[in-house]
Amino acid sequence: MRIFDSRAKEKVEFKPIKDNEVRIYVCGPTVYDDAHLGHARSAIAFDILRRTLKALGYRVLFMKNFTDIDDKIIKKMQDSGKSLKEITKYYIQRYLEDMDALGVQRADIEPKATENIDAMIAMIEKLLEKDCAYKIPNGDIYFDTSKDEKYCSLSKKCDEEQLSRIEPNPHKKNPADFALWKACKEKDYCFDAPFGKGRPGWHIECSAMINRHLAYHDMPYQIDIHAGGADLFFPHHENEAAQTRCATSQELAKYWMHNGFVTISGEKMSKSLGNSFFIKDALRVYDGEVLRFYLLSTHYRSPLNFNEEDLLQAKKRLDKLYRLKKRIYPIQNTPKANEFQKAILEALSDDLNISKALAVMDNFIAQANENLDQNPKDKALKKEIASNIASLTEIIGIGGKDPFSYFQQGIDEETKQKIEELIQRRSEAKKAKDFTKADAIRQELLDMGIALMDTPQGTLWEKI
RNA sequence: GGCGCCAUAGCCAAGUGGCUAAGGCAGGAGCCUGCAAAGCUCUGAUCCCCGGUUCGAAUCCGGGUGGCGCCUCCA
Repeated sequence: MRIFDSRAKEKVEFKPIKDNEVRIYVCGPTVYDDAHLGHARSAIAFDILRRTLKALGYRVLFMKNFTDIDDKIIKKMQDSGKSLKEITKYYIQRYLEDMDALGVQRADIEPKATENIDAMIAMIEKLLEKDCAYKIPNGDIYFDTSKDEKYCSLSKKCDEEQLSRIEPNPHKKNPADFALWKACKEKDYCFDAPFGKGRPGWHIECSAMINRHLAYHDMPYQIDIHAGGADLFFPHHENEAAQTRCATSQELAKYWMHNGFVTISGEKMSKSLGNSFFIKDALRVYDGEVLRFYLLSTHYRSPLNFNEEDLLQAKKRLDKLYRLKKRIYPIQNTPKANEFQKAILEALSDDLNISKALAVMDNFIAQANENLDQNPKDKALKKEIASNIASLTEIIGIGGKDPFSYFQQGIDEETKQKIEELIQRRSEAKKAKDFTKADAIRQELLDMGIALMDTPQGTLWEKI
């Protein structure tokens, strides 16, 4: 496995810290609003990383956090009159629903910031003790970046001119210093701590939770891979790395991975630009797996410009997989470590080269269709095809649904019955060689958005 | 202003020093079909521009042009 390490800025050979085990931490969402397509893309990208590593034989421990205490949540709390817990519980639930719909596997560990305040306090105390942090007059506690010799070794983005753009604070010792703890203010949401009532800054949670739930404590690195959106590279990840280094004398992660953005009309999707596209809204129109497939079909580090036409193109490609699955119905099988799986894994082993993997898939589909044309009743062949589809489901998370319902998404029972009836009538007309009538019925269905296909298995239909 | 990324056929998208530049969508031709659909086969680009390095570059270097991102909450 080769991955692009953001710190090295190049592809490097992946070697786990210990044996065959891989520990991965992905920065999860701040739960003050519904998740948008950017969250979806990040989640899917690292879901495939996880699945690939598993398929390659690694034991993977995967952790993704929920930031459930933060300025924006507090603002929402103040504006809505709801409790912090009510708000965060609601959005965590909705996030998980979205991820399920997108076929993103649940993390092994899903810690919440508010349930790990003690770990953060312990780490801050350690930093104070080591003189890597200091308190300013209003009670805030800052991390002293000058105490970390390796500050900026991750992002390499910290020359003085850049740091001069950071909002000046006369109490900070260095421009890049950042808040570990924010002293309690009026109408705030606070926790008790030995160094004063307050709440954690944003960066400390990841370091503290990794240290508690996921880290090796007897190795130079705490975890294997730390991943997240490209916007987190600096300052978030730089700061996390610095804290952990100072508090534990270990490096936080051996490898760092960052995914590219989803853009809309070429611009980054973000709340402040008002161009976010919520996953929930997309799911009202498109099947979750279609959305997943679309978002995963561009390499994870490239920007992906969201576009409905491209999404529909992607759907047509996925349709072909499900049509093949229809042809072998109802035969199923489990994944096999055959040439096909090997080729998929080989593609993904090159920094998740999904395009190459999908090209392997397309070739397989074409070959399988041809073989089925020649040997429509070959059960061993069908078993083999089923096994390959199962590999795709396991590694890429596609093709796992029932192929008939995949093509009938969003059609209610009543309509289904009507369709079946019309198909029946058309069959009778065909039998009577009344092709005019048969074609009229087919046209009627087409006007309803239903395409028919006469196959050896009978007349099948798909929603267009 | 600093740092960084990107530019490949109508569209999406791999490839990053060397046989005929993957794959998908759309288009065209054919096979199949009562006709279709689906499926299968065939079919398209010298890689933003200029200069350089090299026996050889889409691929490396320099300079342009265009687009984007980070440096502020952000996947």
